[in-house]
Amino acid sequence: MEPIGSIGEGKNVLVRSIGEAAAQVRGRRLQLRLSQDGLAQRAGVSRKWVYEFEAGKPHAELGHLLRVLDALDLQLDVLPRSASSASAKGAANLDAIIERHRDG
Amino acid sequence: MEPIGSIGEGKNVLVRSIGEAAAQVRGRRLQLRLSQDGLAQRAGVSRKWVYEFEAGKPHAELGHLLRVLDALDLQLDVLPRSASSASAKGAANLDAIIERHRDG
DNA sequence: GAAGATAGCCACCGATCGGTTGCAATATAC
DNA sequence: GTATATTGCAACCGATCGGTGGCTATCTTC
Repeated sequence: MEPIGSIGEGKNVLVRSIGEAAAQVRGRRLQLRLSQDGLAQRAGVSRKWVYEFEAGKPHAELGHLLRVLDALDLQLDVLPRSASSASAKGAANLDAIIERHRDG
Repeated sequence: MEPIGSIGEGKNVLVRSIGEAAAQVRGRRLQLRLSQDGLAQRAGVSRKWVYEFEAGKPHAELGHLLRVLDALDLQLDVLPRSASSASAKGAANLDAIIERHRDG
């Protein structure tokens, strides 16, 4: 019944928006039984940052997020859309489409 | 033998630092034959942001990165560290360690 | 009920982000 | 040679990020 998905099982979780990243951070933090302050100290950011990020503040600095994720033993992946786990047929297709569009 | 990894093949690429994310963005943009300006317009950010991000500016707003990745048909994943493709034994272990630390 | 930990939230304020504008260098095409 | 597209970079400047400190409410524990 998890709305976005729980990290603990080792599944990778798509992050479309900051709110989803925030949910991942909060869920993982609680899972690890860390307080906002504890996480903040681990990550080298302020408690305010953790609180505001989890609260869904629309703007956040990428560097801070990376540090927080690191403190939560999480990592970030960049991958082609519509190529969740298998091959990147979709992305390859898109490339071709765009290229054709540009060339004529 | 790719130092960071090319996106085109459909592989997910770990992003440890902003610089690595920057490399992904730039590589993908060139792959799609987009100019900085074109990408900026697609993503709704300024060309300056694209240029500075690709140049490795240490601070960047997460929301902008998400929009740019979207414009590049890329997505972001959050997943447990040291659990790249298999189960999350490492993360589960960390959980236990932390829990023991806190309880005892 | 007192003490401690946690979380939400506020004001203050320096640092800096990000958009805009402009310009020079380079490459390509005409 | 001229025109166009692209990129790196600078200055200006309003917006806001993020840290610090503090306050309150809640919960647990003794």
